[in-house]
Amino acid sequence: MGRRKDGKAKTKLQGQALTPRQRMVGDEKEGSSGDARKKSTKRKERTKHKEKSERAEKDVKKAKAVKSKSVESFDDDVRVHSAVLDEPEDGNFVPNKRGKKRKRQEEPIEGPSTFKMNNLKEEDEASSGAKEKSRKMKKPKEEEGACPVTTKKSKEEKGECPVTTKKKSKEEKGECPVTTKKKSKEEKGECPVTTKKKSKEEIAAGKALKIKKKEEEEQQRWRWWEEAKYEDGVKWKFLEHKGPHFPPEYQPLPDNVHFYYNGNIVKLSLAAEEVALFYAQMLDHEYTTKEVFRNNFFKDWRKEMTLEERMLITDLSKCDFGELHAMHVEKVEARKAMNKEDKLVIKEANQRIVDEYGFCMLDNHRERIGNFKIEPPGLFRGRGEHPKQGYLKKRIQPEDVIINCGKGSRVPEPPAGHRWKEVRYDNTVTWLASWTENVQGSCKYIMLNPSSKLKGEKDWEKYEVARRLKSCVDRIRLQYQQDLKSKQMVNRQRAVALYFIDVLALRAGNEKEEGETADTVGCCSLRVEHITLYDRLEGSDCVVEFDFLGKDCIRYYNKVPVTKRVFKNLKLFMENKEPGDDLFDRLNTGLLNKHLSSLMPGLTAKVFRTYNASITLQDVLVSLLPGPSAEKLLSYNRANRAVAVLCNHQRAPPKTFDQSMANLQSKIEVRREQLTLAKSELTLAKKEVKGHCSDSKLLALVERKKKAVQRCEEQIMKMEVQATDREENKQIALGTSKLNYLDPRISIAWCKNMEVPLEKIYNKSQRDKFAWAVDMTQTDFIF
DNA sequence: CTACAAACTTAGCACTACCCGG
DNA sequence: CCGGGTAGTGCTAAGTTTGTAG
Repeated sequence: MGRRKDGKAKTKLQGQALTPRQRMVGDEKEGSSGDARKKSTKRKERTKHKEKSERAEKDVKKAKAVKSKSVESFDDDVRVHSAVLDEPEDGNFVPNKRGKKRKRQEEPIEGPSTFKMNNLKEEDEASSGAKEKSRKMKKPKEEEGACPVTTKKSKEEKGECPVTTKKKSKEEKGECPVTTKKKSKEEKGECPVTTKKKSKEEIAAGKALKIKKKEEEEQQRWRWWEEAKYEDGVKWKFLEHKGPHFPPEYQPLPDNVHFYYNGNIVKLSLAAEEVALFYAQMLDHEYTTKEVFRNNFFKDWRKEMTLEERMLITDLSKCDFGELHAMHVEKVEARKAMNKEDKLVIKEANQRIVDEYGFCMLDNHRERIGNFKIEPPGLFRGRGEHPKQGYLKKRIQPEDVIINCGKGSRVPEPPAGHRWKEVRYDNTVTWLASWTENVQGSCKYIMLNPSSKLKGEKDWEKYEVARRLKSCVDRIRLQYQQDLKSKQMVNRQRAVALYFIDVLALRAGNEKEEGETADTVGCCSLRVEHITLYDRLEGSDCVVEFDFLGKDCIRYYNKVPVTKRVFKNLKLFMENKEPGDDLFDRLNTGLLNKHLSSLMPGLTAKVFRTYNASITLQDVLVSLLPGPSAEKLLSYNRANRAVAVLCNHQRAPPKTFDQSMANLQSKIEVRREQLTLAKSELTLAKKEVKGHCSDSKLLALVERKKKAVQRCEEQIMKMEVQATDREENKQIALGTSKLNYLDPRISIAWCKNMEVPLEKIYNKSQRDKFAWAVDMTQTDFIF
């Protein structure tokens, strides 16, 4: 099963039908027919290619201004011509099929001479020059003033952390010292039912309790970042947990709910009935209108049927799930309409499950588990045009589950009457349980919550690697600029790919097995059909237009001016290729990452995203500096948004978006009318005053009218700002970058410097996740 | 090596809990 | 007090990278 991605005969990108969301629904129009898509069979109509250029380019504003990185400065002398850069080995340079990579010749050199903004990092890198394998990052700790520490197990006593000033942080993070009145607002989290009637004492007591709780929590917190790290691959020394929580068994339909086939009631077997219900529950969803989904569902459903059922039920369109669907809807309604007590009962029951299964003991500390529940069965919901959508995701039994825990810990009990597939004691991995999922055959894991040490440490390390990149990024950019002129095709392709990854923050782009997943690409897997070159476009030279579906079938659309050298290389790469051919036919992510790690230990393609995201945040925050307090947050959000745009983090506009936007507009309209009214009243009043000289009453009236006008204007202004803000955010998701790409220390330091309470930026779970950063970050932190 | 599998991060969507203005 | 609207959270799919077998 070659997982090659190969010549993709299919051409997806279609014309203007794009929804604003631009989630391209690949039009299935015949395109995919060819399974014979060896790169060799490239006879695709290249017209598609053409089509693309006509595409309306409304979309995403994506300013994405090409960052003015140093790289731009080179300009070429590209003498190129194909002839020159033939690969020695296979003489011709015509794009060969997914080139088997060849020896990537050595390169690293790079004198120590280069130096960058941050030369203090230099040493770091010099030492790394010795390409020692250890990609592990040693200890970020000393690197920036954070705690060098090494107190081995001294968890509880935060008291003596070597780093000065540390204790301060405690109350700082606890609650916002700055705003006093705001307080209750922020922490709705733990706000108990405050019947405003309560006496002052009670309120005060409640507050005190809250504070105490917080302090306690802080006290409990495992300050793992102050501890020494374990030796190489060891992730933990002790691990004990209760195993995963299983979803409830299937409850058969009540007797009064029927499934009909061809108009007749059919009593289904339990297994078939369960699957039928999965489908019935999705009837309101767009999925069930898709051919692929329906077919896949039907195929898998029939597998669950008894022989007779299978004989009888041969046509999905003759199935009537109406009553099942109605029952489901009713249940949902009922749940919504439940009274407070019942809801509370349910809530408590859930809480008990969390208490029992939601935590584990890891090296003497109680840690939250992320997903302690086994995924319930259902129909597979792949994103985009997923070829497997609708397949049955089977119910997982204990017999499918592997448990991982500490030697000498209490091994979790399997549910009564069951056994685990296996129990192992592997402390070089971080998962507590795993199973193989049947639709794609991949592993699923139960792992810890982001606030845990295991996740936090990794996260911290990630940002430290990105910071190391900062210190040698200039050198690396220089390097790939040079490589653009390389004699070897591979190197040129690698250089261009790297340029994209660096400048546009594209993902690496692994190859994918065809037919197994939706047709999406990243940098290395770009195909000719995904870009269009313009010698001149909209006032810029050498513009590349990108249009492809990336992760999660999110469309990436961007027009970017590139350097001449890159442009010429692209032309070269595209020569004699069909739209469905790989743009970088000699390159893959393995090759690319291998090269990167030789440039800097630990460097991989995705580090560029982290680095560019974080550095962008930092830069934008600086550039947006001051402003009144209310606007600080706005600035932060803008900076955050800039990153989200860079990383192409999109979201579907909320379903209610248009509606609520309209509401807002009409509100504005109302205000406008009020404003005109108020204005005319004002002029009227003024006239009166003129008539009767100075009547104090009239003067007061005028004043009042003035105020009214002013108020209206202010409110209109405010709403309009809100409207544009919302509009701008319509398709942009800020959360992903905040959670995964932005070094929290940048934000925390900013908060401290700006005197903005951290709560304004991070909610509770985010503060927990970034506890390490909250604790160690000083105002002078620089990424 | 290459191909595949395992392990772990990153991703958007659905739902729900809660807030706020009318 | 109600309902619209949104932030928070859970869920799990979809990526990347590393590890390993052949």
